[in-house]
Amino acid sequence: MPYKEKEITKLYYSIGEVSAMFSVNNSLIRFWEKEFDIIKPKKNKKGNRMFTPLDVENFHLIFHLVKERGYTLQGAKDHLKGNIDEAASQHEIIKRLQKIKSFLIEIKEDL
Amino acid sequence: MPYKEKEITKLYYSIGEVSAMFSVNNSLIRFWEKEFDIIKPKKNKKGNRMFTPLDVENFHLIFHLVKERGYTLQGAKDHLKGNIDEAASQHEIIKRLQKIKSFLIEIKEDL
DNA sequence: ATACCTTGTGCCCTATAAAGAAAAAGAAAT
DNA sequence: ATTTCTTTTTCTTTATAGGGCACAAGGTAT
Repeated sequence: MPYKEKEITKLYYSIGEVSAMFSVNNSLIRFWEKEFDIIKPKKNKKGNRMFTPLDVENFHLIFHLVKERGYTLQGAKDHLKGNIDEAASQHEIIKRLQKIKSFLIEIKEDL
Repeated sequence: MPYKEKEITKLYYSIGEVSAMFSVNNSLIRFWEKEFDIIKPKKNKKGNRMFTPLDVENFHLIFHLVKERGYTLQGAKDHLKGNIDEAASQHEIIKRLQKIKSFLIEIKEDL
């Protein structure tokens, strides 16, 4: 599993940088870009793709589904559409953390 | 999708009965039988396949993974082995923990 | 006639890589 | 510094390998 988590500091990545991150061919990235709506890099004047960190993260997600979990591309697409559940549960987590946060603030004020 | 849950009462089903249950071709069943260890029908004296209810259940499981959830055959195999799955879901866990971590950092900065 | 068998072949689509052209970036020499 | 040469990177378009089956041929048993 070639991909190593790296800090994302740059604003934009070239296609070559992204393909190197995941040890895949450039053409795979272009193909997935056509297939998946969530990968939509900007293009500069010349037409070169400029991937934001979010694009990279989204590519990573697809990479995970397809290469590690064994979904077909269609299966991955469906899974991504169905992510309303996950989004919802994330929201739950956020709400709970906000409660924790205000609790901690309360403690702080007591000190 | 085509398969309707039916009561499983018989001891054995012929390949024709099974393929009818799922509205698939006989050849698909024979193919999956070669691919997946968990489908292993007995054969009678003549060589005809005799599917136990368990075989049918297992076929149903594979059918679900491949036709409804969009796994590749290999992906379905891995999923059935179970080991890979846990490793894969680590990815989601890590991501959620990273979110939690950044929230906690946020909280810390507020304090 | 029907339902099944095995073995082999062929096919369609998915998923990816290669090929070819153009531009940019380095490196060397003037 | 600027010209020239070479290598790298990107682009788009085209080709190809393999997955996932279906189907046909030739056969057996009911």
